[in-house]
Amino acid sequence: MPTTTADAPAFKVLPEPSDLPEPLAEPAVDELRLENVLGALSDPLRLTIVRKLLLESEDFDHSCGWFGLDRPKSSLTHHFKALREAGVTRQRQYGLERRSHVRVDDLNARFPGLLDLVAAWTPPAPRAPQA
Amino acid sequence: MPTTTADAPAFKVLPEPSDLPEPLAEPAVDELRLENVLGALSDPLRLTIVRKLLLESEDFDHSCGWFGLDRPKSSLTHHFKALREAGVTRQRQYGLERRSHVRVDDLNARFPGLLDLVAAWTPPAPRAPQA
DNA sequence: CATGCAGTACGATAGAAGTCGTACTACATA
DNA sequence: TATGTAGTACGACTTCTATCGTACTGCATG
Repeated sequence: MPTTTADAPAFKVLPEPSDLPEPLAEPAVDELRLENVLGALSDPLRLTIVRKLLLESEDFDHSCGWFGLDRPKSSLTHHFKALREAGVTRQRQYGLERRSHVRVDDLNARFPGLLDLVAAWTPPAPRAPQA
Repeated sequence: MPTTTADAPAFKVLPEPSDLPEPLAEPAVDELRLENVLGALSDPLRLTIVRKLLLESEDFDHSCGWFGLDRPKSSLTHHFKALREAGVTRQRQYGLERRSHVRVDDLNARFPGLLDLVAAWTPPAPRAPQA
């Protein structure tokens, strides 16, 4: 049984220099529930968000705008909150922006392999190519 | 990239002796969608069903009654159908009974590691221990 | 043929979740 | 202070999902 990240795949793990803003309310590692995490990831838009964070993020967190999602702001708030409350992402307030990153260490510790599936995911065919 | 079961963990894989009843309608392997599978597994009752099939099933399929779930029959039909339509389980009609098993090979091929997470899942605390 | 059995189909209901407009807060800066 | 910006809060609406009662099908068997 793996203990923490020894066998985990190599997603970027963000450093936490201790002078960061406090994270917003989120479940602790031992409060993560598989059913909640899977529920949060069962939505294509949220899968897109997490996958993009895993594959394209730099060594810092990203604000909502970075994702380039074509949805009203209030919809995005809804989905980012769902991800954070399920424990998939962590959010911090940086002045105006609320930035997110994936809780890679925590998720690999509790659900090893899960993030690999998300990274390997491909979005559904965008739409029926018109008639 | 693994082709089929080479690196997959050792859940029981049911033999298919070719004189079995036809499976009920289900998505093909290449139609399996991560978001649908995760959605099907984001429910504690369905997680219970799949986990029990993974850990306790014999070399044959199991009818609904085998699970010992304390829910009305029509609720069980609903959940078994959800699992089958997401591609998590396969169901066959054996005379009176409709028996299920997990599509271990298919799921390991498409989403390696996912079933390990289900097998390692523990159900939520049953209920607030009385007042 | 009557009964029992395994399970489905249908339909009603209730709650959860997604979508989004509008109004709002908080900060930066000209 | 006025404007722009990033995002939240609230509320309305709609869609989806879970739950479950009732009625039904199909088979076995006395």
